[in-house]
Amino acid sequence: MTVGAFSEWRKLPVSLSELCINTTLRCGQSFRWHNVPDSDEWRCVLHGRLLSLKQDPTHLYYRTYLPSHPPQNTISPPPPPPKTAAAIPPTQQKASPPPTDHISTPTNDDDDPILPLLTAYFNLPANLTTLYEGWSQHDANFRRKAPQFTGIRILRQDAWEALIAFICSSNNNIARISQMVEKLCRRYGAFVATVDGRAYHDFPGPEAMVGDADDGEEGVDVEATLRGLGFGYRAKYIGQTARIVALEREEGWLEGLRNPESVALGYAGSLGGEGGSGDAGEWKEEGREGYRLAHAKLLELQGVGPKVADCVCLMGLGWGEAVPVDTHVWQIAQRDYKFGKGSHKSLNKVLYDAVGNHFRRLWGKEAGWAQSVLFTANLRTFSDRLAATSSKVGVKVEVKDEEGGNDGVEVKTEVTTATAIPLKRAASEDGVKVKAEDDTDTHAVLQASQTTTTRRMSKRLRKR
DNA sequence: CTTTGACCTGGCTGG
DNA sequence: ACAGCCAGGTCAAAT
Repeated sequence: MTVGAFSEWRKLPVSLSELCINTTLRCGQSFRWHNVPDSDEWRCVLHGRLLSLKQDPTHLYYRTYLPSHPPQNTISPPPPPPKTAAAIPPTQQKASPPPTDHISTPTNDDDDPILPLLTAYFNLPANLTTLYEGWSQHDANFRRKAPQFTGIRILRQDAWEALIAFICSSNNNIARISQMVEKLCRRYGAFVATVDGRAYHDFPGPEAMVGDADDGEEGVDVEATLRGLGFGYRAKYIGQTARIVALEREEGWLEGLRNPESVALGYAGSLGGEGGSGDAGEWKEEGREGYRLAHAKLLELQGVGPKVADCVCLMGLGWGEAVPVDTHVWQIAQRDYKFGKGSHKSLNKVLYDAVGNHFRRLWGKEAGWAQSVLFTANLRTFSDRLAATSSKVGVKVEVKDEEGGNDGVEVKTEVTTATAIPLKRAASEDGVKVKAEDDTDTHAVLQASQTTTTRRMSKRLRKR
């Protein structure tokens, strides 16, 4: 078996407050990035290339995998042998950035096609620090939470990939969504490379998921195949949506719904802007025309409701004002922004729009970006950062009792162990990264922000 | 129109 | 260890 090799690392100056990949890549935007075990390296196939990323406080490091032979465009190769030899020398696998003499800074973009790709994917021209400042200025709740969740950017993902991934996300958890997307790529996506015993595939286009009724081969029915892969009822939605997009819509239909200020590749965005190439329309509280139109068109697809449509608008089509209102954002709206106190308790269409409008009014044109910060803060996987903070300051956390029966009764709970437990467990589970010394608080918080382990937390600590 | 259920599956949680 | 709950919703039928 022939193997390729990674290019040398290149680096790009980026601070952790402008981009934190360890948060951004696992906060439920993309479900495809793979954290190489026992390292801080992340890998994913983007536009047919296997990319590898890591980061330190001053730079983003990146490299690409170069196969020894051009990748075949065949579908679903035989599964790789369980333990293929590592394609890179083990000495290169450690966590911290490699020695400086192996890193080059690209001098011109011509010999480095990856840089523009990353610039677009991470929306790098947008100045996140400035955006955070703006949101903090207008919103005390954001100001309180954001310091523990810096560097969270909206990714500019492929719109089709975002569409399928978020159809998978309905009534589902992030761990399983990631598994499903991986299975989808393995079954329908082009094989790119096998590295360290793991096969990497590109995300398949809609035409690859249409199925072929003509040849009587078994497994050609997309819905049946996906059900076999554990997709549940989403299998039908994906099959139908792929068929609609591939057969009933003209070529480039989905891309055509994109924010014209956010061109597909090569950045021309308004966000930090070297001047947009198109006019995205007049700003309104309910969002610009183009966004409303894109949202409406997406709703015509199967398995796409308002929330999924907003995810695609925000992360796949460059509409920064799209605010997906899911259970988390609804919780946030109720808990921190006084929504749902009156007669209505459930999230209907009117309330869905009202929540979005409220956040657009509060946060402005990139409300969806701000939403993702608070959304992340509300995820179980990350909530210990808030627990650590509150106990550090020595506050008592008020917990509203949501269990049945005693409506309106507030139970006050003192959190006494927040700092000790989560961070100590981080140390033991990660082994390498965190030493259980008497870290200063800021040090501890930084490490918490860098750990990749998912920890469990008592229900008591979770609520807030 | 708004309001309910049903819907697949497996990770996560608590007793 | 092991049920039962729940997870970044959506659809369709019924009220």
